[in-house]
Amino acid sequence: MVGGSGTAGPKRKRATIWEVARLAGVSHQTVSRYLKNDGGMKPTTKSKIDRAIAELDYHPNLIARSMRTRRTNRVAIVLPELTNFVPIPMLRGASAAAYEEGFTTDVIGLEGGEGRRAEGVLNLLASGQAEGVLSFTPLGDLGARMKGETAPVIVFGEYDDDMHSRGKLADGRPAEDIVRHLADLGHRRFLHVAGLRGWASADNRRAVYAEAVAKYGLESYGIYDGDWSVRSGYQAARELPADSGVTAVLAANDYVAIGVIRGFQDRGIRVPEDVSVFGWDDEPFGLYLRPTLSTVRSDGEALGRQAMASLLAAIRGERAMQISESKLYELVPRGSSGPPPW
Amino acid sequence: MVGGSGTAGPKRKRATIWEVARLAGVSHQTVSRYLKNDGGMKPTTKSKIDRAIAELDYHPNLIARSMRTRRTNRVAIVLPELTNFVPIPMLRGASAAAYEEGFTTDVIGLEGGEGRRAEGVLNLLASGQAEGVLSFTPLGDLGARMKGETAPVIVFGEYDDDMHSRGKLADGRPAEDIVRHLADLGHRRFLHVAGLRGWASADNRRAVYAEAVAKYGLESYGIYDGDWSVRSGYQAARELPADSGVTAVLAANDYVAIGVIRGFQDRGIRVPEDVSVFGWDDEPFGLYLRPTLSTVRSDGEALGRQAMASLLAAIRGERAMQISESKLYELVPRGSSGPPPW
DNA sequence: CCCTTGCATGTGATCGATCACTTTGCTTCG
DNA sequence: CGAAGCAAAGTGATCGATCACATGCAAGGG
Repeated sequence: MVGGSGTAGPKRKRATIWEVARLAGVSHQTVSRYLKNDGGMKPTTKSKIDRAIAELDYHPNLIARSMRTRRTNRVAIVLPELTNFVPIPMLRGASAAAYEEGFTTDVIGLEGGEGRRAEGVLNLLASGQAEGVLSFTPLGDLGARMKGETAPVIVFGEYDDDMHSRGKLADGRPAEDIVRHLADLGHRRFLHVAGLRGWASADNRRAVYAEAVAKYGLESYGIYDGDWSVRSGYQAARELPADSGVTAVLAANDYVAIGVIRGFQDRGIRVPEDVSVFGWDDEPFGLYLRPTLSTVRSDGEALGRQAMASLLAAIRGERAMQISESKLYELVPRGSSGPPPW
Repeated sequence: MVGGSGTAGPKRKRATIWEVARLAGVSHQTVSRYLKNDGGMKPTTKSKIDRAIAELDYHPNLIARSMRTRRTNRVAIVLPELTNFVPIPMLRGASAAAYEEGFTTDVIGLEGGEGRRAEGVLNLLASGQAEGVLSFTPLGDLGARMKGETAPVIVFGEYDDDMHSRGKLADGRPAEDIVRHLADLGHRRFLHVAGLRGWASADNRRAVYAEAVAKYGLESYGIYDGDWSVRSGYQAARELPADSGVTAVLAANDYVAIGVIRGFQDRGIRVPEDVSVFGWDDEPFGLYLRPTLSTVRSDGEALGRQAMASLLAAIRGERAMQISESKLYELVPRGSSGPPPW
């Protein structure tokens, strides 16, 4: 399992700024300036340092730099504990955004319950390792326990005081689009199989769903308290009374939708002929199921980038730029939805 | 989107070891000893320091410590660029194992192609930020470019010189179990839809598949060069000649299997009546598809732990303990496989 | 011709810990 | 009683960078 390890040499000690300076015939401070690219340096000096750095294969010691500057250029990303809910594209977007700004990311919180996770975050901040935290999972009472910390913490999907300006519950918005779309097809009575309570995205979708049903004068049979899992979708479908009158189901994500569809099928209820089902996330397999899965495509990478951008802005004490919301989501109706049976 | 940020106070400066020492009435070195838990300290001294630390809310500055000890207690985990192939349970296992040994993990490489990824890894090592690298994706020519580095790099699924002792191609082994299982049911002619070349796990499964077919005196129609995606499975099934004689397909993973099944279904070929299909990974949705998906359950978390354990051992210059292989995989035949049509 | 001005560069202090070595203080035993 | 022996605690150097400030040197003004 071990791949290549350095086979070379006598454990050459890493060169320091002093050695570069000596070889280039300048002072350490001049080398430091060179590294910071201060501008204002005689070209001859510059090239001497250039050569010395190349010859010694010098790389700045980032630890030492951090120590002096008191900046670590590291942010922590907190992921949820449960297997299936890790939003990889978001993670990738967030990570890339951080990387582009010269930050490295520390992914933590994959272990332990919510309490321990909060503990870990606190430690990370307290020990000065991270300049900020981006969490993709609820942190519980962390807020209350951070009295002393000044580093920003952002929980994905939760909003700051500025929320009005960008639309509250933004990442639940497409729930309204789904409801409207289904209502246009003739559906009147809905069910929502929600994600785990406490998750901003679940709570947002839940809220927007309820809002939308009211807004368009429709009926909601209810909201099933799911947990993002395939199983919870299956159970919701199995437990729905035969006389519920529901003809359209909004599932919290594509996995839940799979469960819902299978649950109906096992009861002899056809999808989409008898009931329409919408998923969320446009997982790549949705196109290959029978029926193909109606869903919401979200630009997870962009969402991740945006979340990280907010965090980095907060770290710098600035305000984050907003990406136009309209580009982030797109309704993708496919085979699992259609007109109601009548 | 911004959650709580510290609302408290005048940006209280973090306490140092000196302040603790002064408050406790001892020297800084004594406090350092306390932190290292050297043993051998008068209980009275200990409790004085205890109190001082609590009062000042002191947390050691890990950067400063790293600088002096020249140990960062950080390892890098390199993830693949493509969306679907991130082995979350492995990531979790690896991360947890690192955490338990006092290491933090730096997740990188989510951006850029293979070249840039290798670049990133090199930077990380060169700047002294990471003590080792665990990659879940091939690193290409990285090995050649690490001439000077002494930090260990482990690529998941690739083996060191010690491979004989634990069974070469270990993580492809279950492919043989699948073949044997299907042969016992009466199948004689197989197809393997492989994962992306270059990936150790894909290559291992490929090799073990070929070996097994030969070993049991069976026939392989061939190996389809897939890329882990649902689509590649679909294409493989669509492109299979009607007279291929294949009655059993081994897919590289569950997603590929979904594609294969749908591909057959779209041609009017029934699964499992006409063709048996096996997936790999036991994704949670497999139980809810029609037909339910035959697959291989692997203990991803344990695999991740083991990989990280190897890395940590390498960092310490030790040899890693091996987990018994038998516990890591389990064949799970379900609805998508059965006897051949005759 | 001297002094100001500004750019390029050098000197020494500093970040917060640990390391290597020294000192203090108490036991113990010949 | 004195010195060895040992545990506990202290002193100063050090890791590798940046920061704050000082200095050298050439150009320009009075």
